[in-house]
Amino acid sequence: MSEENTENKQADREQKDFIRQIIDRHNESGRFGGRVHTRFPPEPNGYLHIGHAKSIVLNFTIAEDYGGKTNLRFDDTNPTKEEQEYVDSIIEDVHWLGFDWEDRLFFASDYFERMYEYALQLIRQGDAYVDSQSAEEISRNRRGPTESGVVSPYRERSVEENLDLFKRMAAGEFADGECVLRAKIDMNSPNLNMRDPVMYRILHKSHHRTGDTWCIYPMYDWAHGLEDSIEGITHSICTLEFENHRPLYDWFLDRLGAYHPQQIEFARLNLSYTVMSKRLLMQLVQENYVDGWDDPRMPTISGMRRRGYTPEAIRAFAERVGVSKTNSMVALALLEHMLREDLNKRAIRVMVVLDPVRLVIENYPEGEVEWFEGENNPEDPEAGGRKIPFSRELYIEAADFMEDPPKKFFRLAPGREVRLKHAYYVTCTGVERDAEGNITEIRATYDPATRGGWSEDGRKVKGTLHWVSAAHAADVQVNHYSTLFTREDLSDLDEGESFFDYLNPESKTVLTGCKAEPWLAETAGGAAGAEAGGAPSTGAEAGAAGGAEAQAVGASSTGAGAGAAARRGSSVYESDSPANIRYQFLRKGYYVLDQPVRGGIGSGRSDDKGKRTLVFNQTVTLRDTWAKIAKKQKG
RNA sequence: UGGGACGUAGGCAAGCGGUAAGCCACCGGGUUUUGGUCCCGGCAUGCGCAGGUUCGAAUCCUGCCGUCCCAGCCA
Repeated sequence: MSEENTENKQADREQKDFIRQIIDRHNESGRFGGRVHTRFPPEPNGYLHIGHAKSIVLNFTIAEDYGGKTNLRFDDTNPTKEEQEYVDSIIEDVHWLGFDWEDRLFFASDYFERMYEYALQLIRQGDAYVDSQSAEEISRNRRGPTESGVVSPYRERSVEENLDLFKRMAAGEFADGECVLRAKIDMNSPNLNMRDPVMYRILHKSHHRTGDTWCIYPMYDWAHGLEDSIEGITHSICTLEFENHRPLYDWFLDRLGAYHPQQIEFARLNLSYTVMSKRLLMQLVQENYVDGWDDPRMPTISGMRRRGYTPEAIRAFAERVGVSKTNSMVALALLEHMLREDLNKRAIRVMVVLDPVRLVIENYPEGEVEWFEGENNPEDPEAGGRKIPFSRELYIEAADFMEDPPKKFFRLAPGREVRLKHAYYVTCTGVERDAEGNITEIRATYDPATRGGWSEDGRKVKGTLHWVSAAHAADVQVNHYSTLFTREDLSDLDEGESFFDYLNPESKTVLTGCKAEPWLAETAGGAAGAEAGGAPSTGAEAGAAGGAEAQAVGASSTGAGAGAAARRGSSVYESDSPANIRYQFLRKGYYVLDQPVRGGIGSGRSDDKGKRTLVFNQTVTLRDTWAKIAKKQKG
């Protein structure tokens, strides 16, 4: 390690989060012999979301920082809620985020036998008993915060009777709810969790891994510390609501005389305009408010992946928000900032006209086509370039033209000159209208001396527009998204209000008939075709749009530029697929080819002639200063 | 009215008795063939409130106030 690095480490020391400071203290005292071993312990009862990502990043990076290890462990102690589908998705998501647990994939259910033995030990020690009260009685007798609890009439059963009863519970001699195993702690504790918590309940339900081997299942408080202990975890990091459970965590391990990790609690992530509760996300999916767990509007890892988020952006975000014990809500804007920061470096720039209007260059020869070179990424010269066809009839963005422009609008308007990116300066000469007076096309002339998009006479233009040659354009579908909810803070709803009162009816907008430069259809179409497996070759599409010439040139430049870019664009954590290329639609935003879990990449939607249309998802918009100015001018 | 925790800028968050880091947002300006990126500057006489200790307090003490969590055979 260089001296500079050492100094940086020293400097960083001051900035460490409170968890790392605790670990430092442990390392100084030698409590865990300098060892650091964390775990990420999801319950497989739903898909992972951005809040889990914070925890995943925390646990794995802490281990990395200290040269330790992290286990992936499924806390599958409740067969009524857990399913294999969720374990599969969780494994995929943690991997996608870029973390590796090597051979340390564990399941709480693998420890059921040992937990059972430990329970026997507690019973023998007189620290646990079988309670035959009903669930309702147990709950009632626990009483509330202001009064002490009432002890169970079964609390003083003999060790022998408890042993017998518990074994018969496990043997299936009782029906669900007939009795439970409880820890004998303190019915007068001000901490309700210590009032003889339930350790085992009877559940005659098949488990996704252990099948029908067990009909008693351990409760969280009993199981979790044992799982950590068995795996030799040093720091068991969890969220704030478990703070009240720590005395229990400690009590069990102390009574058992078992290896004892340190539980540490931190504040979970809350994000503005979104909701993180599994219950609600589940409801959104099941009641079809969204198109599944991987709907690009969902805060799930799979949804964000489909939306075009990169693992790097999510990880950078998780590290940037910090770790503390303060309940807080992070601005969505910060997530989007980290996203743009990453995407700006890697996205391939292409021109796509989302809301097209025809632009006719009156003095440009009919039938002539010029091919301009476009850089794929100004942030990365190695990304190469591509050829873009230019002709007499183009499409430009409808919003880039105004007949009666306000102040500070420096795009196209009658008599105004602007630059067409990579091509020429053009001056607007007028518009054509239909019978209703709607503009059907914009007319302009170009200056042949500005070839390439700049002028030797030093003349400046204020606006630069993106465009697509009409004859070469490929039709694509583009999905725009905004927040699922219209309310910033969903945690402070008033009595009688529901999350659904704040569902955003405009969270998804489908744009059809968008016009893309042929190169995009060529590369993305190829990716979609390849990934979809057996889908019709996209060559036909490109050919239909741009003709043989476009196809040939597009293909050759693909080999040079896009291939290399694609390799960089896909992170080391992703498959090296061209379908993972992130695009920047110039002046608009970042986009990615739609890749639903089911249905094939690019969605492969067909029109009535059976031609496939590529579908892109908007990941995030570019910062739009003009929109801000325009808004200010209006109001 | 019990217990556990937390209050530093609009949002996060450092700070650990020596005179308020950083990031986002926002506001100015510069560069620019993306109104993007990038660069420069501004943004807490103040740390929930009130007392106290001290030469000196966001940091220590006392008392208030506010917010969150806990009464599942969920995790």
